[in-house]
Amino acid sequence: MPNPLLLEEQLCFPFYAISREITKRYRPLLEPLGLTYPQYLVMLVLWEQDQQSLKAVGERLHLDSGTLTPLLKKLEASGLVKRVKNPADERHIQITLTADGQALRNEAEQIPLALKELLGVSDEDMELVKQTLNRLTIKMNGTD
Amino acid sequence: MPNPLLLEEQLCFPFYAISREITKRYRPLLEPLGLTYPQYLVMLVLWEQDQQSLKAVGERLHLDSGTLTPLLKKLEASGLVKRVKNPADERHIQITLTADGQALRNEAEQIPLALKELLGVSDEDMELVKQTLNRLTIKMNGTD
DNA sequence: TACAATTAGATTTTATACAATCTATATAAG
DNA sequence: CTTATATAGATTGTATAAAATCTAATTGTA
Repeated sequence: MPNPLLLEEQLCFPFYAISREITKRYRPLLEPLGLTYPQYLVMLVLWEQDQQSLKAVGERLHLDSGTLTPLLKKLEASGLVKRVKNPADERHIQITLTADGQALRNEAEQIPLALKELLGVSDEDMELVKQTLNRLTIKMNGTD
Repeated sequence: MPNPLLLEEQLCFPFYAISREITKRYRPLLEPLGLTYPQYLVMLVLWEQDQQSLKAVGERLHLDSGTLTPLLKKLEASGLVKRVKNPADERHIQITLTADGQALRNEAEQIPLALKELLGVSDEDMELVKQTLNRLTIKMNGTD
């Protein structure tokens, strides 16, 4: 058994490094839209389904209110979303897309393809990685 | 072609989510050592090879001085490393392990196994993921 | 030797992450 | 109806990330 503390032996490190690398490559694509990467993820969730509670968005992205509250306020300040209390249960905040937020979707539509080019990863590799990660996610969630 | 903006279609998201999930699972293991996850990575690099410049550590972890300087100062405040200027070239800072820093290695040695248990991922999956990610990293670096 | 260009770190600024705590609201039990 | 409990967000504090800028030190070159 080789030294278990070697950086290259750690499962963790590639995820950490690649995740930051991907975020970095998104930056120039997202900057013209005025979005950061986590903000883009929130918009993806809202473009799929408008009018969701903060909690619902957080569950989708595995982010808590401490992260989402300031992030959503920034999106609100950018005029992309509105935050309104649900009259039925005032503890819930409904996040809604503004007209600008909805319109931004058209510009965003080119991002996935542009990123794929930037990463230079083939469709087969993309598929392999996706499947491997899904498999891992399922395994990991099983031990929650 | 399905909607390219679906969260589940993005290659990026699993990396982002799993990376944070792994960091979260490290936390209870690293807390007894008084380390955060990025601090642990720095220590791994130094345990492999003591006495490195900030730049060398940064290259290994893909982190720049803006991230490493405060992080190393924290490790220095914890008494695990020393930061001394290289007399040969005063622009270089040598990062050196203290006796405490070296001693901590013994306690850290159990971490990788403990994490593997926590993640509940089989050796085969671990190997598959590692290979897939290495493959992806190589491809991605090719387009730098 | 001057002096422009590099280089290594530090600093500043902006933006996450997330644990811990707080607040307001809603719900359930008696 | 009231109190205990639970829940959704907000807030606070600590710790990364990374771009942009700054400073000090070094190096190449005329």
